[in-house]
Amino acid sequence: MKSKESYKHQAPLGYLIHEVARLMKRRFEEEAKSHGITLPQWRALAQIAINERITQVQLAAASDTDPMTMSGVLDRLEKRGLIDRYADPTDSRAKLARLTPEGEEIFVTARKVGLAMYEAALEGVSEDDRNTVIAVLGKMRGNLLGQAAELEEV
Amino acid sequence: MKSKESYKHQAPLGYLIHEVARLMKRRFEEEAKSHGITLPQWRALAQIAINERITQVQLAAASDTDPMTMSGVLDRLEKRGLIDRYADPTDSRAKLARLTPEGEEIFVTARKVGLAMYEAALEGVSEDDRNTVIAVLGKMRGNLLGQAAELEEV
DNA sequence: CAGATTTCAGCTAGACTGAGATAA
DNA sequence: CTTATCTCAGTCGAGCTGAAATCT
Repeated sequence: MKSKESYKHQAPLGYLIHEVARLMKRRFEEEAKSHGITLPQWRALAQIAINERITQVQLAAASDTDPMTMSGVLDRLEKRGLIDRYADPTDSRAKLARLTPEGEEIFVTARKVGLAMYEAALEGVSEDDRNTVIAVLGKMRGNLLGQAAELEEV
Repeated sequence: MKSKESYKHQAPLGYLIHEVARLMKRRFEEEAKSHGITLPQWRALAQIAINERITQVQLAAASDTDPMTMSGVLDRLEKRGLIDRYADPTDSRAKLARLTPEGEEIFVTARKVGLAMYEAALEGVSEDDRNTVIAVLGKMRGNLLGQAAELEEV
């Protein structure tokens, strides 16, 4: 608490992060909507595209949700013909998912839109500042994960 | 593409922001759950606490949602006795909301938890770096808002 | 046997749309 | 008359829980 300036920095960082995250989410949702899918569906699509052989349990973990919810998301993606589910040849309990050609097409578009949006959002920000932000957010993530782990140990 | 290291810096900022925002949201949700409320309810509670005379339309805008959704959120808050709705004396169409003593109590707790969480998340981050992050995120918010405005002009 | 994977059934809060009542 | 505020009704995707079937 050295100067009046410090007051301005007490809460706004939390709000800012949420607001920026929300704005980006909004932009993605608008884009997703024009393809007839939702944001969770888009995320699942991206995970499937990146990981060839991924089970629904792993997909759920990657999307920070639970297997039952992911099952519903995949149901809708499959119904729209964007993915294809098939039994894991090495474990017949598990099902794997892969993109259909149409799903692949939407994923490629999504990736372009996403990269363009990040670049536009970062317009006018220097390379050094970007790196600082990445470092700080990485540190914050570590702190938050560490705390979550502590809570579970109790 | 100079080294394998560069791969790590292509997209991560977007992911990082989402992940940090999500982790903070999770922590808040856990806390809110122990009070029997949800995160949107908590946000509405905070807005009501900060703004004495606020209509539901304004509340919806502040929480980045629509009036109908806010109506439902306030229904649940009122049913749990955390807020109190009454007609605006200067406009009998509008309803204003205010905290009950129990609502006030939860708000005070929420505020403490929130500040403690931000401080914990920022542990080990220098004052300079915090300021840089705040500046960059502010810039990003401006960029994103500017783009959204452009889209609406079409 | 225990443990993992998916799905069924049911519930809830939230997001959204359209329409209506009421008042500015 | 037009506009603003709230609410009713209905639909939807999502998150969650408990339970079951199937397989490792």
